[in-house]
Amino acid sequence: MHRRLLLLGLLRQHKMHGYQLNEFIERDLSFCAEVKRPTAYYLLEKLAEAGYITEEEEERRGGRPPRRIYRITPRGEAYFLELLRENLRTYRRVTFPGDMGIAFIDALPPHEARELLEERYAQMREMLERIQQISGHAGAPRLVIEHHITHLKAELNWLEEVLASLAQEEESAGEA
Amino acid sequence: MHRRLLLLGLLRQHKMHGYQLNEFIERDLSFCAEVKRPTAYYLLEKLAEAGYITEEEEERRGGRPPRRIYRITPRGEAYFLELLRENLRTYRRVTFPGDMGIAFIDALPPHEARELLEERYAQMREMLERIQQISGHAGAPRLVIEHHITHLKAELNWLEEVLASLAQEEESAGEA
DNA sequence: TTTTCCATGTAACTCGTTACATGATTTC
DNA sequence: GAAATCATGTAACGAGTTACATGGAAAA
Repeated sequence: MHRRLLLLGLLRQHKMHGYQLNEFIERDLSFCAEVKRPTAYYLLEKLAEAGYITEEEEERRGGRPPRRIYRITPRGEAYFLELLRENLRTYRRVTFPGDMGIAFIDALPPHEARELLEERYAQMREMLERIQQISGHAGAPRLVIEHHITHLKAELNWLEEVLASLAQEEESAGEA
Repeated sequence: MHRRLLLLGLLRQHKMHGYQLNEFIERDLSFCAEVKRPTAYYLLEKLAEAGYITEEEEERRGGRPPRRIYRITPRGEAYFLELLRENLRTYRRVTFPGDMGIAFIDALPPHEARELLEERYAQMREMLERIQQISGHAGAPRLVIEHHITHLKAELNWLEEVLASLAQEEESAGEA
């Protein structure tokens, strides 16, 4: 449902065609939204069938496929608000696939585990920097960026503690 | 892949049948792992086909279906380590469906948005408390619990800021 | 001249979930 | 006597992704 919410929310701001919509999502929202192109086209079709948006063909010069311009309808606006309320109201639990590795971390010698997690750590830092750079960027909603920054900082903190405890294990193993 | 990692990781510790495996996951790991029963059965079948685990039927008194006891094989052990290394090494980005609502929060009057988010906030607190209570619990891996606690606290902090900024908007709207 | 951009769409597939089905045994 | 427990399995569905297909126009 959050993908529909996204599409409706964007169409509420401007009429757009699918390609445009997808470009915007990829360029400006890829850090927080996952909607692949075929999915977007598919959902637009569904939303149009349901009467939440209208589809208007705009002929293009050259043999190009005509653009299909989508606009939100009053019913779509109502639906958008419904989805929005539902989304704001409910907390959806996150699961971290990366936790499975942590759960079985003892299966590896501490120094190897540390090396591997160090790689993960570097990727997380990179991600944090990339997100911090979006900050000025128009289009990307400020609160969401801040959310991701908060989140990533917490993740980094936690991983640092894990790494520290691994380092300690290594030490005490070295003594023995 | 992280589901396979989980199953192999558990079978590495004890031989088990599917029902037992599923019970353990639901009871002790539901806070961090999502594997539904049919999925578990399905994956066990696949892992057995691939030779990573062996299947042994144990007849049961009464008309009950025989238990299928699974044990990890040496190849399975190697595969487990492969998956484990891969899992530890790579950071997988998280997306929050709840961010979509935040992105369009201005579509609602601040007081309504605040009320809705207040509900979300309550659910998050509940979740945090539930996880803090697992802490003593055997079976659930300590680091993963701590991860979730860290995560949830960061989420709560961030939401508190959002709520505060909404409260401010309400105030300045009240003045006008 | 080759690559990239525009703009759509479809088909096949993966992964996972829900819902349904079975059947004896123990517990309330 | 009804309900929960044990223990499996299958079928249908849903959501989303990847990969494939088209075809001219503009840019390199």
